[in-house]
Amino acid sequence: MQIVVNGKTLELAEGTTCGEVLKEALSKKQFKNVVVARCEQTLLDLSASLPTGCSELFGVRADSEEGLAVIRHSTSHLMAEAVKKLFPEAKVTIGPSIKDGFYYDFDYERPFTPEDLQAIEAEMLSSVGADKPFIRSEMNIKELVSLFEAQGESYKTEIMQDLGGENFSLYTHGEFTDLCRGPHVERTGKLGAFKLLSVAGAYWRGDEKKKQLQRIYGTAWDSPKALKKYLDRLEEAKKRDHRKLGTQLDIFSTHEEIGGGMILWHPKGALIRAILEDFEKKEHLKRGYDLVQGPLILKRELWEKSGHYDNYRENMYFTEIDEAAYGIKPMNCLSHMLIYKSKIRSYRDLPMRMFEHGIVHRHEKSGVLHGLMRVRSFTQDDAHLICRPDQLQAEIITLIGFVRDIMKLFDFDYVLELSTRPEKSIGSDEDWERATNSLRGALDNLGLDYRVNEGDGAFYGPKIDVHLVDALERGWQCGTIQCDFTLPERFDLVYVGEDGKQHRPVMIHRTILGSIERFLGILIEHYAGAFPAWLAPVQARILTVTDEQKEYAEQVKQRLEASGLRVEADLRNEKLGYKVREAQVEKIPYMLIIGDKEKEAGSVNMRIRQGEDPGLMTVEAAAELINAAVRKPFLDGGMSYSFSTI
RNA sequence: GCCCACGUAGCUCAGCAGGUAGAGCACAUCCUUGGUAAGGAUGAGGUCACCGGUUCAAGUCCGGUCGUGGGCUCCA
Repeated sequence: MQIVVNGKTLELAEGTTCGEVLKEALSKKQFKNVVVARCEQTLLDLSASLPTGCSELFGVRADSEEGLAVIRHSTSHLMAEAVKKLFPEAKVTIGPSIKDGFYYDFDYERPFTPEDLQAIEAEMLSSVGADKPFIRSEMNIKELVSLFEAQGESYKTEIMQDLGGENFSLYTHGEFTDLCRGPHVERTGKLGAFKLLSVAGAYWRGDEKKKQLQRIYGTAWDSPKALKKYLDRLEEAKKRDHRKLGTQLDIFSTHEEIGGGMILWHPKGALIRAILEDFEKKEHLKRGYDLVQGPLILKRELWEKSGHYDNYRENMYFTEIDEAAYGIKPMNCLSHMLIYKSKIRSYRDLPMRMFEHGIVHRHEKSGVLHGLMRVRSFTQDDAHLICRPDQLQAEIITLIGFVRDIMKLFDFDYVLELSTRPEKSIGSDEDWERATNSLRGALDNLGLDYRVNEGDGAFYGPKIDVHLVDALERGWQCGTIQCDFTLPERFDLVYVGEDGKQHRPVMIHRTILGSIERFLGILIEHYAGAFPAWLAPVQARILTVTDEQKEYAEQVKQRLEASGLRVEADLRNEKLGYKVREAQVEKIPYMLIIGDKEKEAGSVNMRIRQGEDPGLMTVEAAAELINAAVRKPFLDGGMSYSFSTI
């Protein structure tokens, strides 16, 4: 038989293994880097014989995404072997590869300790040293069930039953055998660049009603160098953790006596928020939105009518006023709908776009709270668009463009996800189809990449979510665009059509930043605390060399402020080096140094937070240079913005 | 909510076989007037998260509560 590898055509005997083929076709160096083979979309063990009908074979490199996944999966087997050896009563369940590593869930009587992890790691390394081969075999379900039951491995039976089918593959290395689809590296000696990271509880099958298992997380790479690089990256990410920088830069704090998930914004943090919110309000006004505002608490009957009382009660806080029950809002839509309903609306009034920085309270479970990223009281940049059905798609296209402009301003990487109808949902097929097509059509129309999450929509309609990535490469949902057929129905929203009859409008819930809290958390990490000039709470600080320049420094400060900048003057009796260091640690974008020289020349000496120092210049030149930096991101994004109110 | 770990001065952290607390930075006062990442001296700061228990004695052991962190489930 013939096969093409790397552009070379080889003539082969039947039963040749993939490894043998690749060894023949590739250079020694190339082959050393190969972990498994690939024929079309199928990954194959190197020890597997070449499948019939395979016309072209590829070697999968250890440092490729697919190769790393194989290494990680094999390392999880290695770990399971070590755990079974050290803790024979532990039952194995599943152990997949994940981003940057792998985990394996065990059913064991007690949690593993850090000392256990060390012992497991040592045992794994000894297995690597023994260089045991991974051997694939197949058995039918009956044999397998009795095999695993004899070992007390009850979870494997459940897995096979869920998967369905008659025959399953197994992988054995040394004493350890696991049900597994594969493929794996050839030998344990190919592994070794790994580290066990943490232990955590995890529910069997991700179901909180089922038993909690002990999960061990680890990371694994193709080389010690790559492992070190990853561990260094984790260190770096810790440095820009928004919780750490938030304290360091005096942006926000939390207090045990206030309660979990509640943020106190300090002067600098509150100023950043104000700048951000001001920008957003103006941007919305420019794009045809109306600003509206509603109260924080609304009567309980309203929440009953909307369905929130039935579907969202566990997440809500309630209170009582004059013996009437009130609910603290977890969402802003109700006020907006009542504004719509406050008078008769014509088709000419649509679309109506209502925007509010709405403060909402949600009773999130205590275990999920996380710095600014997950809190119980937060501000949404929330809008509700009410439009005619025929306007839906155009509105969505404009909306996605809006999202794109804003993300560009912050220079953010983001992922768009389209979520479709879930099993538990309401509304007609026709409504769902029209709305889903509008969302999909808008994405396609703009030529954007997106992922589809089948069945992950809200119960009232499909949605597009925007996910941002933080310093630790965790994804966070921020913006969301959700279609809703329920609320217009429940609240009987109507408009008078051209025909003089009443029609039902369509409603879109949407946010762009999502929550101001979360977005700022992500921004702090994104910029490592060094906010761009337009957002920096202090844009420039004047540093005097001695007391002699105090008066002149005050004059310079006034002139810069007159040009619209946020300026501080550090007139303290401290050495210049000390003042520079402080300003640098606070990540102030521009430092203006003033000594006798500058005072006499009527100039300033500019130092910038990173990069080359512009040096000596007139006060006016400094003001213009900083103002240009403030405007630049907007011009780059094709926007304009005036800071008149800040 | 569940599993595990943690909670000592504003911040970062020491402390121990159970015998009533320590450093650096920050802060205050004084000396110093010094050109681009920390000048010096002195001082003030803690009912060791909170509540209860064991003990002659608890920051140190045990239980509970609150909070924080890593995960699970959920989510902006």
